[in-house]
Amino acid sequence: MTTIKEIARLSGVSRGTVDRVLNNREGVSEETAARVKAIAKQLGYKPNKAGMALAAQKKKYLIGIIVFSRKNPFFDKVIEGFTERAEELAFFGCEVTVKRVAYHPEAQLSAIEACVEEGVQGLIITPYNDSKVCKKLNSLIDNGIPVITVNSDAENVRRIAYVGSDYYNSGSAAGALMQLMTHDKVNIGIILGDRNILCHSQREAGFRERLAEDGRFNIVCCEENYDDDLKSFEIVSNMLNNHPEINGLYFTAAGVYGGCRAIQERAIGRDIRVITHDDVPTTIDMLDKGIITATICQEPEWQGARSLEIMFNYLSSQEPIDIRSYYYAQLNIKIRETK
Amino acid sequence: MTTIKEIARLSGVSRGTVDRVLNNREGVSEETAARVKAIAKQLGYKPNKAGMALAAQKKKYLIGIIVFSRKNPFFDKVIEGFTERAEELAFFGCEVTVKRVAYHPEAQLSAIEACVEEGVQGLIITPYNDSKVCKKLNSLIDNGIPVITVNSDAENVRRIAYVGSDYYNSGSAAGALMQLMTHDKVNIGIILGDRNILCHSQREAGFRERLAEDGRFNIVCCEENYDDDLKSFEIVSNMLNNHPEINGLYFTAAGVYGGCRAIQERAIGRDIRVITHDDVPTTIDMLDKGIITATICQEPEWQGARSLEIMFNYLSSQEPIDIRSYYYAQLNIKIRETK
DNA sequence: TTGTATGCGTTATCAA
DNA sequence: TTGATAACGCATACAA
Repeated sequence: MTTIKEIARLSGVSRGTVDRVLNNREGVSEETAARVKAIAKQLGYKPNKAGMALAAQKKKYLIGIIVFSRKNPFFDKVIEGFTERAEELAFFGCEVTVKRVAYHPEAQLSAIEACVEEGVQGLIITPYNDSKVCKKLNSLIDNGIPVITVNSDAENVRRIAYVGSDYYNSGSAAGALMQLMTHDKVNIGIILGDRNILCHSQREAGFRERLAEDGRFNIVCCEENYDDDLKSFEIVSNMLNNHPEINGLYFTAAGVYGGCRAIQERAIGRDIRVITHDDVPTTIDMLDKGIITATICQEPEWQGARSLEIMFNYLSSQEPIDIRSYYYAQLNIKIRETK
Repeated sequence: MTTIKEIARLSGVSRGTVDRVLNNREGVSEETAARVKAIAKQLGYKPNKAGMALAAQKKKYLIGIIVFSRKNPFFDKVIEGFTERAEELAFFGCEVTVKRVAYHPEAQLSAIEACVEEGVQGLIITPYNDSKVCKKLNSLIDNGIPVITVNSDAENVRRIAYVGSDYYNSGSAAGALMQLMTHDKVNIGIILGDRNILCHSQREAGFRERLAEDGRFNIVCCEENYDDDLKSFEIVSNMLNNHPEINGLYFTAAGVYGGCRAIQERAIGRDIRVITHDDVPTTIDMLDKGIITATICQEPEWQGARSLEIMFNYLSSQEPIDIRSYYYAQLNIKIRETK
């Protein structure tokens, strides 16, 4: 294994100089730098992570993450992936602070403020789509605190990257699945989360567009449940009562449990294909009970882990690294038998 | 952060002694050991990985993996996951040797022998189900070289763990998917890999059993392709010619590409549901072309990574750790829109 | 512009 | 049975 010491010996300079050259610090003559670089390259020098880690323990990078509260258990998994990766990065000097707040702009604003006061050097957030929040995020960015959006993106925020799923695609996949799992005429009800939330409407668009090409499908109604289970129960109950022809339901977002309870009670004996997203415990339960036909998952643990990884690399790399703007999660379809 | 140095200071002994106590080395008086242990526990001592890594670089653990050859690109992904994890573990002193051999007992036997000669301390293998191979593996185990089976298990081999998918379940999932994606009467053709390979026949059993409960399904034929694309082309061609009523095909194993080529050529205008396993490039291609309806994947990268991780933990842990006997991969369903 | 010295936490070796 | 010390590879403060 090639070490700095080795390179120093071969190029006839000290370890300090080699360090300066390899980490692009200043104060080295061009010729020395060139010689050292050449030798390092020739030997295929790779810095030893253990050594780096050990030396990096004095530094610390504090990274904050803000996602929505426990009322939405999807984020449990995001945080799980995040925390796991945080433990791995801990010995490179990575520290984290996790905030879970209500689905409300004010709550987010104060969480952001709290992160800043704790001194975070980078912020990962599932942003509430609100102009005050966006403005606040941009002001952080102006003050040198980079931002990564996770699971949900924000327009006009100059974040370095978005990590999450491609919502249009996932809606489209839901449509494709509905096609594969039905035959003849299908009458569909859509249960939206919130039309004002970009990702919910993107899923709806993907789903609709996919089915628009197919004459078998007729979308008979579309309602918002605002991610609330009680509201969802009510909406779906009404849908099923008012539209006895419905034999397909698509939930673009949360509130799945409430909706499924309505199906259990109001659709006895009816054969309805139900497609949802994610696999929170209540969804798994309804999959088990045969109420949900299939659910499309989006690697929540990966989203948490990957966003932290990107942020940490960004903060700890000396030279600018290239970062993509979008990191999309894989979509995994689950049915009762593969949950 | 609690360090050995800190514990040494507080318990009034040297770092060397603390190290001896915490790593269960001998040569420490009971009372000293007890005191040190108590203090370490009280402070919640966790060894620092960076420090361990740095000190562990002189040691080395050589771990071998033997899987099947490039003719089966599924194993590319297993090796990918394996290699990636190997890089992470490299700075804990983990070295690996990878062997890819033909689907043949003799080839496996000589690969095992080669590993032993290289001095591996642990072996990970996708075993060919053959008595000579099993005997050989057991003799390694008797000589203190632990074995983990990956992707495919071997009966009567005293391996410490199996990492792979639950084949009966995945066949059953394929059956469930076939149910969801069809209606009315369905006539099925099954393309097996090799009846003598346990996992292929397990998938078949899971699939059959699942559909047996459902009067809609009739399995009209079942042939072996021995994982060969040409043979597979021939079999499927004949199936489609001899059974114009077939409208569902299930591939339990490889040879998917050859079979799909036959579908392309011999089933023009017929509407056939095709369910396969894994997502090798040719399968993705056929998914794209609309020949394959859905494919059930089994986290090959995870299998490679996890098996190495278990083996490394086993080898490097001082005290015996508890290891489960079975580590099952998650099943992920993919359709064209989610590939 | 360059070199030297020191420390990060753990482990191993040698001396007591 | 214990203690002292060196070593792993890297980073950096300080000296030259």
